[in-house]
Amino acid sequence: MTKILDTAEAIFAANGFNGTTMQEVAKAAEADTALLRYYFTDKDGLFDAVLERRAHEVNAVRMSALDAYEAMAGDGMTVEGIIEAFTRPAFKLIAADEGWQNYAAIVAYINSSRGALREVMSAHFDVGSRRVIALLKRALPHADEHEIYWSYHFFTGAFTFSIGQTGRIDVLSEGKVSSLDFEAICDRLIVTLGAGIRHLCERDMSVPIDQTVAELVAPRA
Amino acid sequence: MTKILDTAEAIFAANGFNGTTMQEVAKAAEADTALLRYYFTDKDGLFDAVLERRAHEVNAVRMSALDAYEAMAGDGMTVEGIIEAFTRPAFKLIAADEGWQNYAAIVAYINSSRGALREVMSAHFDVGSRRVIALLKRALPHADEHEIYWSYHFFTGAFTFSIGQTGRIDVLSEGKVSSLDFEAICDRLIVTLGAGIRHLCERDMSVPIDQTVAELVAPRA
DNA sequence: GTCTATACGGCGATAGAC
DNA sequence: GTCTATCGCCGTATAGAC
Repeated sequence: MTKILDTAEAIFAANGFNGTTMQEVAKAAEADTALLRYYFTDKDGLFDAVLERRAHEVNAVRMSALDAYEAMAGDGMTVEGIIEAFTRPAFKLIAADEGWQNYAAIVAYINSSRGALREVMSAHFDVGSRRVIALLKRALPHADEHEIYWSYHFFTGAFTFSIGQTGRIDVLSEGKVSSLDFEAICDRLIVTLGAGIRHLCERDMSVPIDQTVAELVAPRA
Repeated sequence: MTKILDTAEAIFAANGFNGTTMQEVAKAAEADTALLRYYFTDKDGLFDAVLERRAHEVNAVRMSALDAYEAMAGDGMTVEGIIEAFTRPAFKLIAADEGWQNYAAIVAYINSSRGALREVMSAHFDVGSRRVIALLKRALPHADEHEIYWSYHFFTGAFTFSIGQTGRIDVLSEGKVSSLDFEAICDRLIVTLGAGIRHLCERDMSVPIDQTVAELVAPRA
Protein backbone atom coordinates (compact mmCIF):
# COMPACT_ATOMS: atom_id res chain seq x y z
CA MET A 1 0.00 0.00 0.00
CA THR A 2 2.66 2.47 1.06
CA LYS A 3 5.03 0.64 -1.24
CA ILE A 4 2.62 1.07 -4.14
CA LEU A 5 2.28 4.80 -3.45
CA ASP A 6 6.03 5.26 -3.15
CA THR A 7 6.65 3.39 -6.37
CA ALA A 8 3.93 5.22 -8.27
CA GLU A 9 5.24 8.51 -6.94
CA ALA A 10 8.73 7.78 -8.27
CA ILE A 11 7.50 6.74 -11.70
CA PHE A 12 5.05 9.62 -12.04
CA ALA A 13 7.93 11.94 -11.10
CA ALA A 14 10.20 10.46 -13.73
CA ASN A 15 7.80 10.03 -16.64
CA GLY A 16 4.76 12.18 -16.00
CA PHE A 17 1.14 11.05 -15.72
CA ASN A 18 0.65 9.98 -19.32
CA GLY A 19 4.13 8.47 -19.50
CA THR A 20 3.34 6.14 -16.62
CA THR A 21 1.42 2.87 -16.93
CA MET A 22 -0.39 0.90 -14.28
CA GLN A 23 1.46 -2.23 -15.30
CA GLU A 24 4.81 -0.52 -14.90
CA VAL A 25 3.88 0.60 -11.40
CA ALA A 26 2.51 -2.81 -10.51
CA LYS A 27 5.64 -4.59 -11.67
CA ALA A 28 8.00 -2.18 -9.90
CA ALA A 29 5.97 -2.43 -6.69
CA GLU A 30 5.91 -6.24 -6.98
CA ALA A 31 2.14 -6.14 -6.96
CA ASP A 32 -0.51 -6.51 -9.61
CA THR A 33 -2.61 -4.19 -11.74
CA ALA A 34 -5.77 -5.71 -10.33
CA LEU A 35 -4.59 -4.96 -6.83
CA LEU A 36 -3.86 -1.35 -7.72
CA ARG A 37 -7.37 -1.09 -9.02
CA TYR A 38 -8.76 -2.69 -5.91
CA TYR A 39 -7.14 0.04 -3.79
CA PHE A 40 -7.30 3.08 -6.05
CA THR A 41 -10.09 2.30 -8.54
CA ASP A 42 -8.25 3.61 -11.59
CA LYS A 43 -5.17 5.46 -12.73
CA ASP A 44 -6.59 8.85 -11.79
CA GLY A 45 -7.37 7.52 -8.34
CA LEU A 46 -3.81 6.32 -7.92
CA PHE A 47 -2.46 9.68 -8.99
CA ASP A 48 -4.78 11.55 -6.63
CA ALA A 49 -3.81 9.28 -3.77
CA VAL A 50 -0.12 9.95 -4.43
CA LEU A 51 -0.70 13.69 -4.32
CA GLU A 52 -3.07 13.83 -1.39
CA ARG A 53 -0.86 11.87 0.95
CA ARG A 54 1.79 14.61 0.91
CA ALA A 55 -0.39 17.62 0.19
CA HIS A 56 -2.21 17.42 3.48
CA GLU A 57 1.01 17.26 5.43
CA VAL A 58 2.83 20.07 3.68
CA ASN A 59 -0.25 22.27 3.83
CA ALA A 60 -0.68 21.74 7.54
CA VAL A 61 2.91 22.53 8.43
CA ARG A 62 2.95 25.49 6.06
CA MET A 63 -0.25 27.03 7.34
CA SER A 64 0.84 26.72 10.94
CA ALA A 65 4.15 28.39 10.10
CA LEU A 66 2.30 31.26 8.41
CA ASP A 67 -0.09 31.55 11.35
CA ALA A 68 2.75 31.57 13.83
CA TYR A 69 4.66 34.19 11.88
CA GLU A 70 1.69 36.48 11.53
CA ALA A 71 0.84 36.14 15.22
CA MET A 72 4.43 36.91 16.16
CA ALA A 73 5.24 39.72 13.73
CA GLY A 74 1.82 41.30 13.11
CA ASP A 75 2.06 44.56 11.20
CA GLY A 76 5.85 44.24 11.39
CA MET A 77 5.87 41.27 9.01
CA THR A 78 8.51 41.38 6.29
CA VAL A 79 8.30 39.98 2.78
CA GLU A 80 11.26 37.79 3.65
CA GLY A 81 9.51 36.47 6.74
CA ILE A 82 6.45 35.48 4.74
CA ILE A 83 8.54 33.70 2.11
CA GLU A 84 10.47 31.90 4.82
CA ALA A 85 7.31 30.74 6.59
CA PHE A 86 5.85 29.50 3.32
CA THR A 87 8.91 27.75 1.91
CA ARG A 88 11.17 26.62 4.76
CA PRO A 89 8.84 23.86 6.01
CA ALA A 90 8.44 22.52 2.48
CA PHE A 91 12.17 22.57 1.76
CA LYS A 92 12.84 20.78 5.05
CA LEU A 93 10.46 17.97 4.14
CA ILE A 94 11.91 17.69 0.64
CA ALA A 95 15.50 17.70 1.82
CA ALA A 96 14.98 14.84 4.23
CA ASP A 97 13.28 12.25 2.05
CA GLU A 98 13.46 10.87 -1.46
CA GLY A 99 9.71 10.32 -1.60
CA TRP A 100 9.18 14.00 -0.90
CA GLN A 101 11.61 14.82 -3.65
CA ASN A 102 9.58 12.77 -6.12
CA TYR A 103 6.40 14.42 -4.94
CA ALA A 104 7.98 17.84 -5.36
CA ALA A 105 9.03 16.99 -8.91
CA ILE A 106 5.43 16.06 -9.73
CA VAL A 107 4.14 19.30 -8.25
CA ALA A 108 6.71 21.26 -10.25
CA TYR A 109 5.77 19.93 -13.64
CA ILE A 110 2.05 19.96 -13.06
CA ASN A 111 2.23 23.52 -11.86
CA SER A 112 4.01 24.45 -15.08
CA SER A 113 1.49 22.75 -17.35
CA ARG A 114 -1.76 23.78 -18.89
CA GLY A 115 -3.38 20.37 -18.81
CA ALA A 116 -6.32 19.06 -16.87
CA LEU A 117 -4.10 17.87 -14.04
CA ARG A 118 -3.67 21.44 -12.87
CA GLU A 119 -7.17 21.46 -11.38
CA VAL A 120 -6.20 18.72 -8.93
CA MET A 121 -3.23 20.77 -7.82
CA SER A 122 -5.10 24.04 -7.49
CA ALA A 123 -7.54 22.39 -5.17
CA HIS A 124 -4.72 21.60 -2.78
CA PHE A 125 -2.74 24.78 -3.04
CA ASP A 126 -5.23 27.60 -3.45
CA VAL A 127 -5.60 28.07 0.27
CA GLY A 128 -1.88 28.56 0.80
CA SER A 129 -1.52 30.83 -2.23
CA ARG A 130 -4.33 33.10 -1.10
CA ARG A 131 -2.91 33.19 2.39
CA VAL A 132 0.50 34.33 1.14
CA ILE A 133 -1.07 36.99 -1.04
CA ALA A 134 -3.09 38.29 1.88
CA LEU A 135 0.01 38.42 4.08
CA LEU A 136 1.99 40.24 1.37
CA LYS A 137 -0.76 42.83 1.21
CA ARG A 138 -0.50 43.32 4.95
CA ALA A 139 3.31 43.54 4.87
CA LEU A 140 3.18 45.98 1.95
CA PRO A 141 0.13 48.12 2.78
CA HIS A 142 1.04 50.89 0.34
CA ALA A 143 1.64 48.62 -2.63
CA ASP A 144 -0.56 48.59 -5.70
CA GLU A 145 -2.56 45.37 -5.57
CA HIS A 146 -1.53 44.40 -9.10
CA GLU A 147 2.12 44.41 -8.11
CA ILE A 148 1.32 42.06 -5.25
CA TYR A 149 -0.07 39.56 -7.74
CA TRP A 150 2.96 39.87 -10.00
CA SER A 151 5.16 39.43 -6.96
CA TYR A 152 3.42 36.22 -6.11
CA HIS A 153 3.68 35.13 -9.71
CA PHE A 154 7.48 35.47 -9.83
CA PHE A 155 7.91 34.02 -6.38
CA THR A 156 5.89 30.95 -7.20
CA GLY A 157 7.78 30.53 -10.47
CA ALA A 158 11.16 30.60 -8.76
CA PHE A 159 9.92 28.35 -5.96
CA THR A 160 8.27 25.83 -8.26
CA PHE A 161 11.39 25.59 -10.37
CA SER A 162 13.47 25.17 -7.23
CA ILE A 163 11.53 22.16 -6.00
CA GLY A 164 11.60 20.50 -9.43
CA GLN A 165 15.19 19.30 -9.17
CA THR A 166 15.74 19.37 -12.89
CA GLY A 167 19.49 19.36 -12.41
CA ARG A 168 19.91 22.07 -15.00
CA ILE A 169 21.89 24.43 -12.78
CA ASP A 170 24.15 21.54 -11.75
CA VAL A 171 25.15 21.14 -15.38
CA LEU A 172 25.49 24.84 -16.12
CA SER A 173 27.63 25.39 -13.02
CA GLU A 174 29.70 22.26 -13.73
CA GLY A 175 28.77 20.89 -10.34
CA LYS A 176 29.59 24.00 -8.36
CA VAL A 177 26.03 24.21 -7.09
CA SER A 178 23.39 21.48 -6.79
CA SER A 179 19.65 21.68 -7.26
CA LEU A 180 19.42 19.23 -4.37
CA ASP A 181 20.98 21.70 -1.92
CA PHE A 182 17.62 22.79 -0.61
CA GLU A 183 18.87 24.73 2.38
CA ALA A 184 21.10 26.89 0.18
CA ILE A 185 18.21 27.39 -2.22
CA CYS A 186 15.79 28.35 0.54
CA ASP A 187 18.14 30.98 2.02
CA ARG A 188 18.83 32.50 -1.38
CA LEU A 189 15.23 32.39 -2.52
CA ILE A 190 14.31 34.45 0.54
CA VAL A 191 17.06 37.01 -0.06
CA THR A 192 16.54 37.28 -3.82
CA LEU A 193 12.77 37.28 -4.14
CA GLY A 194 12.36 39.21 -0.89
CA ALA A 195 14.46 42.13 -2.11
CA GLY A 196 13.00 41.90 -5.62
CA ILE A 197 9.41 42.00 -4.41
CA ARG A 198 10.12 44.91 -2.10
CA HIS A 199 11.62 46.81 -5.00
CA LEU A 200 8.67 46.13 -7.26
CA CYS A 201 6.08 47.00 -4.65
CA GLU A 202 7.78 49.99 -3.09
CA ARG A 203 8.86 51.74 -6.26
CA ASP A 204 7.60 55.22 -7.11
CA MET A 205 4.29 54.50 -8.81
CA SER A 206 4.09 57.97 -10.31
CA VAL A 207 6.86 56.91 -12.71
CA PRO A 208 5.61 54.66 -15.54
CA ILE A 209 7.19 51.25 -15.27
CA ASP A 210 8.75 51.34 -18.71
CA GLN A 211 10.61 54.46 -17.68
CA THR A 212 11.79 52.75 -14.49
CA VAL A 213 12.95 49.83 -16.60
CA ALA A 214 14.75 52.11 -19.04
CA GLU A 215 16.68 53.71 -16.20
CA LEU A 216 17.66 50.35 -14.74
CA VAL A 217 18.69 48.97 -18.10
CA ALA A 218 20.90 51.94 -18.95
CA PRO A 219 24.64 51.35 -18.50
CA ARG A 220 26.21 52.40 -15.20
CA ALA A 221 28.48 55.39 -15.23
CA MET B 1 3.23 20.97 -43.57
CA THR B 2 3.07 24.26 -41.69
CA LYS B 3 -0.48 23.34 -40.79
CA ILE B 4 0.66 20.03 -39.35
CA LEU B 5 3.34 21.72 -37.27
CA ASP B 6 0.93 24.36 -36.00
CA THR B 7 -1.64 21.74 -35.08
CA ALA B 8 0.89 19.47 -33.40
CA GLU B 9 2.29 22.44 -31.50
CA ALA B 10 -1.14 23.32 -30.13
CA ILE B 11 -1.91 19.76 -29.05
CA PHE B 12 1.52 19.15 -27.52
CA ALA B 13 1.06 22.40 -25.61
CA ALA B 14 -2.32 21.34 -24.30
CA ASN B 15 -1.69 17.70 -23.47
CA GLY B 16 2.05 17.16 -23.28
CA PHE B 17 4.12 14.76 -25.33
CA ASN B 18 2.74 11.52 -23.96
CA GLY B 19 -0.77 12.90 -23.86
CA THR B 20 -0.71 13.59 -27.58
CA THR B 21 -1.33 10.97 -30.26
CA MET B 22 -0.35 11.00 -33.91
CA GLN B 23 -3.92 10.19 -34.89
CA GLU B 24 -5.24 13.15 -32.92
CA VAL B 25 -2.79 15.48 -34.66
CA ALA B 26 -3.55 13.98 -38.06
CA LYS B 27 -7.27 14.36 -37.62
CA ALA B 28 -7.06 17.94 -36.36
CA ALA B 29 -4.71 18.88 -39.20
CA GLU B 30 -7.02 17.18 -41.72
CA ALA B 31 -4.18 14.96 -42.79
CA ASP B 32 -3.24 11.35 -42.14
CA THR B 33 -0.95 9.52 -39.76
CA ALA B 34 0.92 8.02 -42.71
CA LEU B 35 1.55 11.47 -44.09
CA LEU B 36 2.88 12.69 -40.76
CA ARG B 37 5.25 9.78 -40.77
CA TYR B 38 6.28 10.53 -44.34
CA TYR B 39 7.35 14.02 -43.29
CA PHE B 40 8.61 13.51 -39.75
CA THR B 41 9.46 9.80 -39.54
CA ASP B 42 7.93 9.26 -36.10
CA LYS B 43 6.41 11.00 -33.13
CA ASP B 44 9.77 12.11 -31.77
CA GLY B 45 10.61 13.56 -35.16
CA LEU B 46 7.40 15.53 -35.19
CA PHE B 47 8.07 16.85 -31.71
CA ASP B 48 11.62 17.85 -32.61
CA ALA B 49 10.42 19.59 -35.75
CA VAL B 50 7.88 21.57 -33.72
CA LEU B 51 10.58 22.72 -31.31
CA GLU B 52 13.34 23.44 -33.81
CA ARG B 53 11.23 25.66 -36.00
CA ARG B 54 10.91 28.25 -33.23
CA ALA B 55 14.09 27.58 -31.30
CA HIS B 56 16.35 28.77 -34.08
CA GLU B 57 14.44 31.99 -34.45
CA VAL B 58 14.23 32.90 -30.79
CA ASN B 59 17.88 32.02 -30.26
CA ALA B 60 19.01 34.20 -33.11
CA VAL B 61 17.08 37.26 -32.01
CA ARG B 62 18.07 36.71 -28.40
CA MET B 63 21.78 36.32 -29.10
CA SER B 64 21.88 39.40 -31.26
CA ALA B 65 20.14 41.39 -28.51
CA LEU B 66 22.72 40.20 -25.99
CA ASP B 67 25.58 40.97 -28.37
CA ALA B 68 24.23 44.43 -29.04
CA TYR B 69 23.76 45.16 -25.37
CA GLU B 70 27.22 44.01 -24.42
CA ALA B 71 28.79 46.01 -27.26
CA MET B 72 26.88 49.10 -26.22
CA ALA B 73 27.19 48.93 -22.43
CA GLY B 74 30.47 47.04 -21.97
CA ASP B 75 31.64 47.07 -18.36
CA GLY B 76 28.69 49.33 -17.55
CA MET B 77 26.18 46.52 -18.13
CA THR B 78 23.44 46.19 -15.52
CA VAL B 79 21.71 43.05 -14.36
CA GLU B 80 18.48 44.59 -15.56
CA GLY B 81 19.93 45.25 -19.00
CA ILE B 82 21.01 41.64 -19.37
CA ILE B 83 17.60 40.35 -18.33
CA GLU B 84 15.92 42.74 -20.73
CA ALA B 85 18.12 41.68 -23.65
CA PHE B 86 17.46 38.02 -22.91
CA THR B 87 13.73 38.18 -22.33
CA ARG B 88 12.25 41.10 -24.26
CA PRO B 89 12.72 39.57 -27.72
CA ALA B 90 11.14 36.34 -26.57
CA PHE B 91 8.18 38.06 -24.92
CA LYS B 92 7.62 40.11 -28.08
CA LEU B 93 7.43 36.99 -30.22
CA ILE B 94 5.13 35.27 -27.76
CA ALA B 95 2.82 38.25 -27.40
CA ALA B 96 2.24 38.56 -31.12
CA ASP B 97 1.30 35.03 -32.10
CA GLU B 98 -0.72 32.11 -30.80
CA GLY B 99 1.70 29.59 -32.26
CA TRP B 100 4.49 31.14 -30.26
CA GLN B 101 2.32 30.94 -27.17
CA ASN B 102 1.85 27.23 -27.69
CA TYR B 103 5.56 26.78 -28.23
CA ALA B 104 6.30 28.72 -25.05
CA ALA B 105 3.92 26.52 -23.09
CA ILE B 106 5.78 23.44 -24.33
CA VAL B 107 9.13 24.94 -23.36
CA ALA B 108 7.78 25.78 -19.92
CA TYR B 109 6.65 22.31 -18.98
CA ILE B 110 9.60 20.52 -20.49
CA ASN B 111 11.95 22.83 -18.66
CA SER B 112 10.18 21.95 -15.41
CA SER B 113 10.33 18.21 -15.97
CA ARG B 114 12.92 15.57 -15.24
CA GLY B 115 12.12 13.37 -18.23
CA ALA B 116 14.15 12.53 -21.28
CA LEU B 117 12.63 15.40 -23.24
CA ARG B 118 14.80 17.83 -21.33
CA GLU B 119 17.87 16.81 -23.31
CA VAL B 120 16.29 18.10 -26.51
CA MET B 121 15.62 21.40 -24.86
CA SER B 122 19.06 21.78 -23.31
CA ALA B 123 20.63 21.35 -26.71
CA HIS B 124 18.77 24.42 -27.92
CA PHE B 125 19.11 26.63 -24.89
CA ASP B 126 22.51 25.91 -23.38
CA VAL B 127 24.21 28.52 -25.51
CA GLY B 128 21.89 31.29 -24.36
CA SER B 129 22.04 30.20 -20.72
CA ARG B 130 25.83 30.19 -20.66
CA ARG B 131 25.90 33.55 -22.37
CA VAL B 132 23.66 35.12 -19.74
CA ILE B 133 25.72 33.64 -16.94
CA ALA B 134 28.90 35.02 -18.49
CA LEU B 135 27.35 38.46 -18.83
CA LEU B 136 26.12 38.40 -15.24
CA LYS B 137 29.66 37.62 -14.11
CA ARG B 138 30.90 40.63 -16.06
CA ALA B 139 28.17 42.91 -14.69
CA LEU B 140 28.81 41.68 -11.14
CA PRO B 141 32.61 41.28 -11.06
CA HIS B 142 32.82 41.14 -7.27
CA ALA B 143 30.13 38.53 -6.82
CA ASP B 144 30.81 35.01 -5.58
CA GLU B 145 30.42 32.68 -8.57
CA HIS B 146 28.00 30.43 -6.70
CA GLU B 147 25.60 33.31 -6.20
CA ILE B 148 25.67 33.99 -9.94
CA TYR B 149 24.45 30.45 -10.56
CA TRP B 150 21.69 30.76 -7.99
CA SER B 151 20.72 34.06 -9.54
CA TYR B 152 20.38 32.42 -12.92
CA HIS B 153 18.43 29.59 -11.31
CA PHE B 154 15.77 31.90 -9.84
CA PHE B 155 15.66 34.07 -12.91
CA THR B 156 15.08 31.12 -15.21
CA GLY B 157 12.43 29.77 -12.86
CA ALA B 158 10.47 33.01 -12.86
CA PHE B 159 10.92 33.42 -16.60
CA THR B 160 9.95 29.84 -17.43
CA PHE B 161 6.83 30.11 -15.32
CA SER B 162 5.98 33.42 -16.97
CA ILE B 163 6.03 32.01 -20.49
CA GLY B 164 3.94 29.00 -19.47
CA GLN B 165 0.62 30.86 -19.40
CA THR B 166 -0.87 28.58 -16.81
CA GLY B 167 -3.52 31.13 -15.99
CA ARG B 168 -3.02 30.54 -12.28
CA ILE B 169 -2.41 34.18 -11.41
CA ASP B 170 -5.48 35.17 -13.41
CA VAL B 171 -7.60 33.04 -11.10
CA LEU B 172 -5.86 34.11 -7.89
CA SER B 173 -6.18 37.79 -8.80
CA GLU B 174 -9.79 37.34 -9.94
CA GLY B 175 -8.88 38.67 -13.36
CA LYS B 176 -7.03 41.74 -12.14
CA VAL B 177 -3.88 40.60 -13.89
CA SER B 178 -3.46 38.24 -16.84
CA SER B 179 -0.69 35.75 -17.54
CA LEU B 180 -1.09 36.74 -21.19
CA ASP B 181 -0.02 40.33 -20.50
CA PHE B 182 3.53 39.69 -21.59
CA GLU B 183 4.66 43.28 -21.72
CA ALA B 184 3.61 43.87 -18.12
CA ILE B 185 5.32 40.63 -17.12
CA CYS B 186 8.55 41.51 -18.93
CA ASP B 187 8.80 44.94 -17.27
CA ARG B 188 8.16 43.52 -13.83
CA LEU B 189 10.41 40.53 -14.28
CA ILE B 190 13.26 42.94 -15.03
CA VAL B 191 12.54 45.10 -12.00
CA THR B 192 11.95 42.24 -9.59
CA LEU B 193 14.65 39.76 -10.53
CA GLY B 194 17.10 42.55 -11.34
CA ALA B 195 16.89 44.03 -7.85
CA GLY B 196 16.77 40.59 -6.24
CA ILE B 197 19.86 39.36 -8.03
CA ARG B 198 21.77 42.53 -7.21
CA HIS B 199 20.88 42.06 -3.56
CA LEU B 200 22.01 38.46 -3.51
CA CYS B 201 25.25 39.11 -5.35
CA GLU B 202 26.22 42.36 -3.67
CA ARG B 203 25.48 41.42 -0.11
CA ASP B 204 28.23 41.37 2.52
CA MET B 205 29.73 37.93 2.06
CA SER B 206 31.49 38.05 5.43
CA VAL B 207 28.07 37.59 7.05
CA PRO B 208 26.79 34.00 6.85
CA ILE B 209 23.68 33.83 4.72
CA ASP B 210 21.51 32.35 7.45
CA GLN B 211 22.30 35.35 9.61
CA THR B 212 21.38 37.67 6.72
CA VAL B 213 18.13 35.76 6.34
CA ALA B 214 17.40 35.95 10.05
CA GLU B 215 17.78 39.72 9.98
CA LEU B 216 15.52 40.08 6.97
CA VAL B 217 12.88 37.78 8.43
CA ALA B 218 12.76 39.62 11.75
CA PRO B 219 9.77 41.94 12.18
CA ARG B 220 10.24 45.60 11.29
CA ALA B 221 10.28 48.09 14.09
C1' DG C 1 3.13 12.95 -52.18
C1' DT C 2 -1.12 11.20 -50.38
C1' DC C 3 -4.20 7.80 -48.86
C1' DT C 4 -6.32 2.90 -47.38
C1' DA C 5 -5.79 -1.05 -44.95
C1' DT C 6 -3.85 -3.42 -41.51
C1' DA C 7 -0.26 -5.60 -38.37
C1' DC C 8 1.23 -5.68 -33.76
C1' DG C 9 1.82 -4.53 -29.14
C1' DG C 10 0.58 -2.60 -24.96
C1' DC C 11 -2.82 -0.11 -22.46
C1' DG C 12 -6.67 0.29 -18.95
C1' DA C 13 -10.12 -2.32 -17.21
C1' DT C 14 -12.99 -6.55 -15.89
C1' DA C 15 -14.48 -11.24 -14.25
C1' DG C 16 -13.89 -14.49 -11.23
C1' DA C 17 -11.03 -18.20 -8.61
C1' DC C 18 -9.02 -18.69 -4.12
C1' DG D 1 -7.42 -9.10 -0.11
C1' DT D 2 -4.74 -11.06 -3.73
C1' DC D 3 -3.94 -13.17 -8.04
C1' DT D 4 -4.74 -15.27 -13.02
C1' DA D 5 -6.68 -14.79 -17.25
C1' DT D 6 -8.40 -12.16 -20.64
C1' DC D 7 -11.25 -8.66 -23.20
C1' DG D 8 -11.47 -4.73 -26.19
C1' DC D 9 -9.48 -0.65 -27.56
C1' DC D 10 -6.25 2.41 -29.28
C1' DG D 11 -1.54 3.54 -29.93
C1' DT D 12 2.51 3.49 -33.29
C1' DA D 13 4.17 1.88 -37.24
C1' DT D 14 4.17 -0.54 -41.90
C1' DA D 15 2.98 -2.13 -46.69
C1' DG D 16 1.52 -0.89 -50.71
C1' DA D 17 -2.15 1.17 -54.13
C1' DC D 18 -2.71 5.34 -56.71
